Amino acid sequence: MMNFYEKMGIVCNAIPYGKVATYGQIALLCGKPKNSRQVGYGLRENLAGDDVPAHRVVNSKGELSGAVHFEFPTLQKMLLQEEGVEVSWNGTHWTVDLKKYGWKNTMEDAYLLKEKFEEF
DNA sequence: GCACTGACGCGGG
DNA sequence: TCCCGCGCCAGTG
Repeated sequence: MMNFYEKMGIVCNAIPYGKVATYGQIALLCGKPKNSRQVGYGLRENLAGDDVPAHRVVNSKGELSGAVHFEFPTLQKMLLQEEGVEVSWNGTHWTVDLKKYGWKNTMEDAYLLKEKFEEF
């Protein structure tokens, strides 16, 4: 049986290039809707692997709340812009437009994730 | 076991 | 719509 953080790694790697997902969304896909905080913890401690695209994870408002945990504060912003995602300053946080860049889960995504989870 | 913490989310005012 | 308070729960000491 896979633990929460292993699933988290798979879910994060499923976020499409140029899109972003929220902590809650990831927690939901891992089967633990209320563990959004653990998603942040997992990414911070690299519990989901060193190669996960952590920069594509933002909070429910589209803010780059994890930016301070990167090598330098604007790294997350830069990585997103590299992928064509618009990042703007709202007065307190760097933010992305979830309407435009939010990951809309498709049935194919859900099916793929389900298969991945069951490989263990 | 207890208290506290926090890359979060939500509902009420 | 913005803000604030509270709920959440794995980790940590």
